[in-house]
Order: sequence, then structure tokens, then C-alpha cells
Amino acid sequence: MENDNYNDLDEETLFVVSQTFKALGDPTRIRILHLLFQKEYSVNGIAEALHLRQSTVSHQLRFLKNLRLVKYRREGTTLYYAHDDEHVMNMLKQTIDHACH
Amino acid sequence: MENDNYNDLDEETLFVVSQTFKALGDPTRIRILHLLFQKEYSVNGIAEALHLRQSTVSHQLRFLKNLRLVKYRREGTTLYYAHDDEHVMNMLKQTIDHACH
DNA sequence: TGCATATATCAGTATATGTTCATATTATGA
DNA sequence: TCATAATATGAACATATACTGATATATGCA
Repeated sequence: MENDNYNDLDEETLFVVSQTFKALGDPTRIRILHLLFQKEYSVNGIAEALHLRQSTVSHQLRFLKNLRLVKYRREGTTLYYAHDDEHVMNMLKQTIDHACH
Repeated sequence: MENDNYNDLDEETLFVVSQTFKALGDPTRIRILHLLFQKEYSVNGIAEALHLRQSTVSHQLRFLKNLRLVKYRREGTTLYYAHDDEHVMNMLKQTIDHACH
């Protein structure tokens, strides 16, 4: 469905857009995604790097996974998470740079 | 301060970035900003166009104003609001376009 | 098997958020 | 000064959100 900017936003678009930005609107999720700029991390790796509980990280990763902002690969019992949305990561990077001035 | 990694985000940056995205993470605020793509609107104008209460619009405009995402000019008793952050508006536009597929 | 490790999920709690009604403020013009 | 129109603010409420400890699940290996 095409959407020129002079019309009302349809409900589905509104939902997707708000969910995407909501994902970036939480400090914990920003820190997680910011970590993943560099390289993939295990759940415990993220927890240790950011001083967060394992369950906190796991919950937030599920949130990000549902929006397809991250993906993972398994290695034994360890899951390595990586970012999975270039557009969102670029927005995050730009906004961080923009805020550092 | 236990900031042992130069790649960690400092607290202020984290706050500004999360607030910015949080602003875009609510359907009502998205609709308001989307309206302001076209032209400036009065508070009542926004309320009528989007079928929202005057106080709802006013509250959300204050939120957006605090983040300097909108500005206003006065004409009599009427305040005309307009967008005031090109970077944020561009992100919003891109994400809307991205979600319309 | 049985056990250890890594991760996911559940349920409870505290806090944050968005909307609303009622009321206050501000500017204008008679 | 008063009345009116436009907007802002305050308080209450319901809902959403994030974090936590406890527990469940899944995998690998002896």
C-alpha cells in the first residue's frame, strides 16, 4: 500500500513505526544495540558487558527479535546475537552522533 | 563512575537519544508530527484534524516542544505549531516509507 | 542416563505513560 | 474592565512497561 505524506497514516503503518521507535526509546535496549555495533555477543556476554541481569537481557532481546532488529546463531548452548536491521542501526548511530554535540 | 569502556554511552547521551526516540514511539505524537510535515497547525487545528481532545494535543505538544521537535509562533490567541528538527523529521519520513511496503 | 551450562519464561511489583475532565492562564476586542 | 476564544496546566485514572527472582527448557558431554 502506497502512502503519500498528505494523507492520514493507516493503522498498521502507525503501529509498525511506533513499535520501531519504541524499541529505540529505552536506554537498556539502546545500550544493547550499541554493543552489537561492534560484534555479536552471547546473552551472558551482553549481561556482563552492561552489568545487567541475564533475564533482563533475555527479555529485551526477545523484544528486539520480534521486531527483527536482532538475529542469533546457536553454538552449543550459547546463542550469539547480532543486529539485523541496517536502517534502524543507521538511525541509532546518527542520533547518537547528533546527541554527542 | 564505572565507565571502563570508552565505547560505552555516557548517561546524558543515553538520555537524550532515548527521549528522542521515545517521542517518536507513540502513535499520537507520530500523527501530530506527520500532520506538521505539510504546514503549521494551531492546537485546535490539530485536534480537529486528528479527532483528539484539545488537552491531549496540548500535552503532547509540550512533550515535543521540550525536546525542541516543534516550535510555535503566536497570532492573537492562536498558537501555530510547526516542526523544528529536520533530522528527526527525516527519520520519521524514512521509517514511514520503509513501513509502507 | 545424569549433570552442568546457557538461555527462556513466568509472575509479581514498581514505575512510567497517555488520556481525560476540570480549571487556570493568556491575549483580544467591545 | 469584562467577556470570549485559544491554549496550558493539574490531578486522577487506567494501562503499559521494565526489572527481578524463581523456575523451566534446551543443549552438550561424561
